[in-house]
Amino acid sequence: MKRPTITDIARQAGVSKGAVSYALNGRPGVSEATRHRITEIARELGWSPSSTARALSGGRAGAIGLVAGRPDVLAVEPFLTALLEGVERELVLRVVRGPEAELAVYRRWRAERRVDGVLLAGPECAGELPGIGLPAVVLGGPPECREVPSVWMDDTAAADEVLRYLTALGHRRVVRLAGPAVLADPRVREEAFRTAAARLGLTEVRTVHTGPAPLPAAVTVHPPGGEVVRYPTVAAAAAGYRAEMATGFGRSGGMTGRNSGPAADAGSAGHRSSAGPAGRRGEPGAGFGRAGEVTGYRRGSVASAGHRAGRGAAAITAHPGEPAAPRLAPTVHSGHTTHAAETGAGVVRQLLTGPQPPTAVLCDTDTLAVAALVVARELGLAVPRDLSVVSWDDSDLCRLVRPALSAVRRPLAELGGLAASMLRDLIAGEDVGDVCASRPRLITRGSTGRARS
DNA sequence: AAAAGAAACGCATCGCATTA
DNA sequence: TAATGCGATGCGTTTCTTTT
Repeated sequence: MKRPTITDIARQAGVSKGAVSYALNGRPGVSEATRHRITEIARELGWSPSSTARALSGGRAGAIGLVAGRPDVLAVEPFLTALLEGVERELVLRVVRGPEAELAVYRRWRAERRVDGVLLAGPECAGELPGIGLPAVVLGGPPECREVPSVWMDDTAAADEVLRYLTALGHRRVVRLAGPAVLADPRVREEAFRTAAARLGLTEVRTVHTGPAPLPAAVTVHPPGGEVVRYPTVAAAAAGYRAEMATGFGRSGGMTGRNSGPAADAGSAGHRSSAGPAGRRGEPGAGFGRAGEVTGYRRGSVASAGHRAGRGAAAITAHPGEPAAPRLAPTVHSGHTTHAAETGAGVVRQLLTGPQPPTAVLCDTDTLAVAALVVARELGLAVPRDLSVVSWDDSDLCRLVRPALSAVRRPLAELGGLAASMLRDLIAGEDVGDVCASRPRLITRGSTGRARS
C-alpha cells in the first residue's frame, strides 16, 4: 500500500499542500481549527515525513556522519555505544582504515550530499575538513585545530586524580599502557600523565606504547632543495608531499630511489612495536631536538602512519609545540594494530617479568586493562596484592571481570550529545566554540589496593 | 490572517527526435 | 534498426507569492 503523503492529507482535509506543511511543522499561517483537523487526518492516515523529500526540498541530508578508524579497536571497545546514546540523530557510520581512507569518505559524502556534517573521532583529519567543505566537530580531542571546534574531556584532571589515588596507596612504579585510544588524543593523555607525575614527584612512572605512537600536531616538510612547507596535520602533509613528489619537488636533486633512507621500510613493516633509533619504545631518541620539537622526522615515519608519502628523502619536522602537544615518540610506527589485546598482553608480560616491574598499571582502554588482569593471573600474580590495575575507560567490562576494575568514567553520552548539538548549530551557520564535557571521575573497585612494600 | 497555488529542490526515468 | 541526446516528468516537501 502506498504510503500517505501531504497531498493525501491535503485532499482529505480540503486544503492545499502548503497549508498541510505549515500545520504539521507547527508554523504560523493556518488557523488552529485547520491545524487540528490536518493533524488528526495525518494521524489517522499514519503519515510520517519523507526524509528524502525533505532533503530534496531543504538541500539538507538530515543526517550526520561518523567515520571510525581502527576497526580492530571498534570491535572490542564499547565506547561507541555510549557515545551514540548521546548523539540521538540520524547517523551515517563508516569504518575505514587510516586517515587517507577517512578523508576519501568525507570527500565522497560531501560530493553526494550524504550528510550535513561529521563528527571526527580524532584530530588527525580535522585540518582538512574546512577545505572539503563539511561542518565538523572533533570528539574527545583537545581544542587543537582552530578551524574545527572540539568537544573534549579534561584528561589532565583525571590523570591527576588517578595518580594521587595510586600514590596514596603507596605506588611509586606506575606504568601507563598507552593503547590505541579512540576518543582521546594520546598526546594529551601523555602530557596529562607526565604533568601529574611531576607534580606528585613520581620519578619512576613511564609510558609504554602498545599500539600506534602519537601523531604530531603539525608537520613541516623540508623537501631536498625545495621550499619548506608547513601542514596542519599529518594527513595534509602526506597529501601535499605526494603532490610535490609527483612534480619532483621542483625537479631538484635528492631522489635516491625506492626505499631510500634509513627509515624507508617503516611503512611496509606492518605493525612495528619498536621505537626508532633511540631503542626504547615510547621515549624520545636520536633525531629529537629540545623538548617540544622533533626534527629529522623521516619519510617512512609518516608513510607508516597510513600516508604513503611516496619516494624521496625529505626531512619532515613535527611540531608538538603546537597547542596541547607533548613530546613525541621518535618514530610513528604502524598506524593500526590488528590485535590490540594480544599486543597489550605481550607488553604487560614483558613489563611484569622484567626488572623493576611496576606495582600499578594505568591502561588507556578497558581491553588493555583486562589483558593486564589475564597476564597477571597467568604469571601467578594476585590483583591487587601484587599489581594494581586501572582502566581509563569504564565500560560494563570493567564491572564484569574479577576483580572488578577501577576505572576512569568518562562522560561519553554527554560528549556525544554535546557534539551533536554543536554540529547542529554549526550546520545552521552559527558560531561554535570548543566545549569541555564534565570531568572524568575515578571509580575505585577491586583491582586497586596498597602497593606491596 | 488564512489559505491557495506555484516554484524549487536533485535525480532517475521515460519518451521522442535525431543521427549513424 | 540501433544508438544517442535531450527535454519532460514525477517523487514529497518546503517556501514564497498571490488571492480571498
